[in-house]
Amino acid sequence: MSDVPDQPDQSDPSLRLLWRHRTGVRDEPRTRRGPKQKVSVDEIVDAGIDIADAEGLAAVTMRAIAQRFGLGAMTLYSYVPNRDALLVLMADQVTGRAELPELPEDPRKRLELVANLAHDELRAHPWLLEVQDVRPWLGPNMSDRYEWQLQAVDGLGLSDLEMDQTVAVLIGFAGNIARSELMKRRAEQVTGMTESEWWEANYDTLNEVMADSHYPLANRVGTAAGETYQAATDPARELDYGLARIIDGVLAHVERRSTGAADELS
Amino acid sequence: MSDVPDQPDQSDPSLRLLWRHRTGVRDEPRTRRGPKQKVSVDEIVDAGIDIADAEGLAAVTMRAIAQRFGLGAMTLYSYVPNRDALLVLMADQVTGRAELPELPEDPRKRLELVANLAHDELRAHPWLLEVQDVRPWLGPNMSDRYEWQLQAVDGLGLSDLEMDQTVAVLIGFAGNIARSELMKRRAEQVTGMTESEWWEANYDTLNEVMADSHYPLANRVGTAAGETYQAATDPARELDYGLARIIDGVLAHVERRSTGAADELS
DNA sequence: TCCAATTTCGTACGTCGTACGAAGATGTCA
DNA sequence: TGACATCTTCGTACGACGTACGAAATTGGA
Repeated sequence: MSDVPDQPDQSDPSLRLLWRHRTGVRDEPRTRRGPKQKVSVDEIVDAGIDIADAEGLAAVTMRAIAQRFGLGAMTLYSYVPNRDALLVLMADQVTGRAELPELPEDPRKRLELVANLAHDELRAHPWLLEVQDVRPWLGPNMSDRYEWQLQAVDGLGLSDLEMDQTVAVLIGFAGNIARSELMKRRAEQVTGMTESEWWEANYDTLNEVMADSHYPLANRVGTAAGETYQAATDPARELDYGLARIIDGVLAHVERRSTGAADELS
Repeated sequence: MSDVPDQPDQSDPSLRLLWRHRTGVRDEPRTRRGPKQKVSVDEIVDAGIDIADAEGLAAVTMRAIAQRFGLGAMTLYSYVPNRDALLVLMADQVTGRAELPELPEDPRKRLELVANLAHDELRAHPWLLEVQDVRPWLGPNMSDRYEWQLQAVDGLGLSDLEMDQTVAVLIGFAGNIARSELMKRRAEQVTGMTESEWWEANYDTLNEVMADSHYPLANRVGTAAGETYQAATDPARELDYGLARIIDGVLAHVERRSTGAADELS
């Protein structure tokens, strides 16, 4: 056969789907022959987002979405190559819903804004945490977001690489907080009790079971947590504390470099 | 009947299973009547860990584990209440395999050790990232781990709550790095190409599709990343950078509080 | 010896993503 | 206008999965 007549197109087919709204995507020849499509990709993606918001990502099944439009399940496959691609479309589409506010002057406020925006979004759409993606950043809305995030860390005195890594730390941290909130909510749903109710219900068992293990620090910390808020953890406070420390560290880093004479580059 | 006639035992049944090896769990009456069990809970859990390490968490099915012992799938349910409980047992068991080294004197080294241990573990057993759990910390080995982590942040001048939150930030960050490494590996497996091969294969498509979108910062940063290492991201460097900033922030916080006169408490 | 307690496990149900191919709808061209 | 190529729709089916159910087999204690 022929070695390489021309490349068999290794390119990812869902890229064009992601960018379908941006001009610059060459208009495909308008010769759609068969029946007109009854819905649009956007409607399908929005329906998926609706379901995910309301019932979680596991409820986003091809059958459930199709049913919303009175379609057969297999019909969706003429809009979207498969479920995973649909989830990526959902992630990018929901990312496009948040408007990206003007960035404040104060560096600390800029970084806080980046983290808080991500956190609020993940609180509103926790299923985003479960959409693990091959190349997550490559949709149009995610690209816009990333550019905006870079703007927030631009001009602080970070190197290009450090800018990216700083954004990653902030977003990752916001995601972790959102994840712990999600798990807490899910635990209450599954067990049918609040966190403190669960501790009460399992108090005796825990004591018995841990009888000859000793956790002095964990006990002290757990007691302090239980007294301060009514639960083992309080994600809202974790957000404030951790975010403050991370930003402290970043700002100290750039300041040290600017004042200090000849520091090594990382 | 039961000693306490009232309460229908709200306590979590898998707690006893988790702590089955610690004495203090009252030995159940040794009157096992039926046929002797052919394997042990530990063997089952270890088999699950083996499979998860080798083929990922999705490959840990009841049928697959049972097959390893020549058992029927349903047999496992006399050892373990359900799959989710098994995953928690796996997580705790694998956590017990790592020995917890002596903590160094230097505060920075202590915090680095905590994060690096978590990171190494998650690299070795990436499926731990997917075991999302109701009450994750309550197994014996996870409790030991948590106590050890608290020791690492004890005596730095943090409040009890801050100790817990600091550990959470460190562990969460290590998890995020491990997650990005995992996604990178998976992407290469799924697409069958390395990251740079993927960029090359999609270069034209990306250019076309992004034709009228402008990402000056993302382009600059992406170029810098591509030149420095051969990929869009380098998790190992992210670990060093982010960890340094977080620790900077934490140490600055305690130092500021000790030197500064009357600061407010968070 | 016989019964109660346990383990084993075959079968089956309802779920999922999706492969396959038929049937129908539509546009293009002779 | 008729014929055909192309596209959408979707019913059916396959092979996974977790696990409910209940029968069969095995053991120890009375």
